Amino acid sequence: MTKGQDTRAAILAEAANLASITGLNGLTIGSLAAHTGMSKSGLFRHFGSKEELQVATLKAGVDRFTETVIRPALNTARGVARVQALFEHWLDWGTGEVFAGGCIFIPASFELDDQPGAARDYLVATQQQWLDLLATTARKAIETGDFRPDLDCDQFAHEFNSILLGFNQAHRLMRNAKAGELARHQFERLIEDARHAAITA
Amino acid sequence: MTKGQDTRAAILAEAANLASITGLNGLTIGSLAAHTGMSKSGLFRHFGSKEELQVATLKAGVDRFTETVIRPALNTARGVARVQALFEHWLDWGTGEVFAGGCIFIPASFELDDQPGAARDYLVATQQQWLDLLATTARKAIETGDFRPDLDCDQFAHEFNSILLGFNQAHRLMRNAKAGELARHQFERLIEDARHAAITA
DNA sequence: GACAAAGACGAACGTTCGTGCTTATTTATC
DNA sequence: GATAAATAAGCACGAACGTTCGTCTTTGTC
Repeated sequence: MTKGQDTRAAILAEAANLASITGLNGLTIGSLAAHTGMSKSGLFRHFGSKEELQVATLKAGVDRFTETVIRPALNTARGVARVQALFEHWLDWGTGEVFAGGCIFIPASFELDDQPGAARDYLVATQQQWLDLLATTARKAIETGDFRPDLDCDQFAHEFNSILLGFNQAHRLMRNAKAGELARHQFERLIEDARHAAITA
Repeated sequence: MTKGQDTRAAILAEAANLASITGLNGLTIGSLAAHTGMSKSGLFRHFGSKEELQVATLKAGVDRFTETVIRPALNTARGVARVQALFEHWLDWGTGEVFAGGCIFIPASFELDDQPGAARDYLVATQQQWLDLLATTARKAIETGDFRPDLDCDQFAHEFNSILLGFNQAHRLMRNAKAGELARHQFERLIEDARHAAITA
C-alpha cells in the first residue's frame, strides 16, 4: 500500500462518514478537504471529478457494509438464522455504529433517483445485489426447511428491505426511540409468514 | 386573491414539482426563477430566505397531498375500505400523478434527517400527523369490526408507511415495473394480519 | 547522494449560491 | 385619471462550488 493509496483510503473513510450525514450531494470537496486537513486541490487530484469521488465513496461504503453486515451473516448457519443475522447486523449498521449518520445508501437512494450518472448506476447495481442476496438467503432457508416452499423470495427480499427503510425514517427523522422495536415486530411477522403455509382464499 | 399571492402560489407549485425531482436542498432559487420566468430577486422577495421557501414548498406539498390522498379517502366509508383508499390514493401520489418526481416528502425525509432547522421541524410534524392519521383510521376499522380489537395501531401505521417507502425506492430508484405489485402484495398481507386474530405463541 | 516520480499545495479560474439594495412597473384606491 | 401601495426587476455583494495550473515537497530507486 503506497502513500497515495493510503491517504486516498483515509479520505474515503471520512467521505463516507460525511456523506452519511449530508448526503452524497451535500458532500462537498471543500468541506471534505477541511475535515481531512488537506488542500482542496491535493484532495481533488485523487479523483479527478466530483462524480468519481461520489462513486469511490459509495464503493468505500460497500466495503464497510460487506464486513459489517454481510460477512458476519455468512458465518451464520444457512436458513432462518442467517436471515435474522442479516437483519440484526443491518440494525447495527443503520444506527450509526459504522458511520455517524447511519446508512449512506438510503439517503443516496432518494437523492440520486432522478439524477442520471455513474453514481446512480453504481448505486442501483449495489442495491440490486443486496436484494438478490436477500432473495438467495431466503431460498436457502426454503432448502433447509425453515421457510415454506411456495415463498416468493423476491417479494420477501423487497419486504425485508422496506422494513429497513421504515426503521431508518423512524429512527433518524422521527427520532423515535421505539424504532428498533417497531422494526423487529414487523420483521417477526415477516418471518412468521415465511415459515407457515400461505393463507389460501 | 391578490396578484402577489397569485404568483406566490404559482412559484410554490413549480417549487414543489422541482423539489420532487431534485430534493429540497437541490431546489435552488436561481433554477426556480428560471423555471418560473422570474428574476431571482423578484422571486426571493416573496420568501425572504431559502429556509422559508423550503417550508413554504413543503406546505404547498401538504395542501396537494391533502386533496389528492386524504380528502378522497375521507369520502370513503370508515373501516378497512378507508384504509385501502388511503393506500391506493397514495400510490397515485407516489407515481408522479401530482409532481413529476413523485412524493416530495420521502426524499426530504432522508435529506433533512440530520439537518436541524424550520424545514426539518415542519416535516417531522407533518410526518407525525400522517402516522397519526393512519393509526386513527386503523382504530376506526377496529370499531367497525373489520380489524381485530387487539391490533397495535401505531405498529400498523408504521408498517403501512414502510410499505410506501419500499414502493418508492423500487419504483423510482430501481425503476422496477413490478413495484406496484410488490407493494400491493405486502399491503394485502398487512391487512390480512390486521383482520385476523393475532398469532399467539 | 542524485534523480525521477508521486503527492500535496496555493492561487486562481468561471459559475452559482443566497441575499441585500435601488429602481421601475404594475395594481388597487379614491 | 391621480396617487399610494404592492410587486417585480436590475445590479451587485461575498462566499462556496468544482476544476485547472504551476510549483514545491516528499518518496522510492539506482
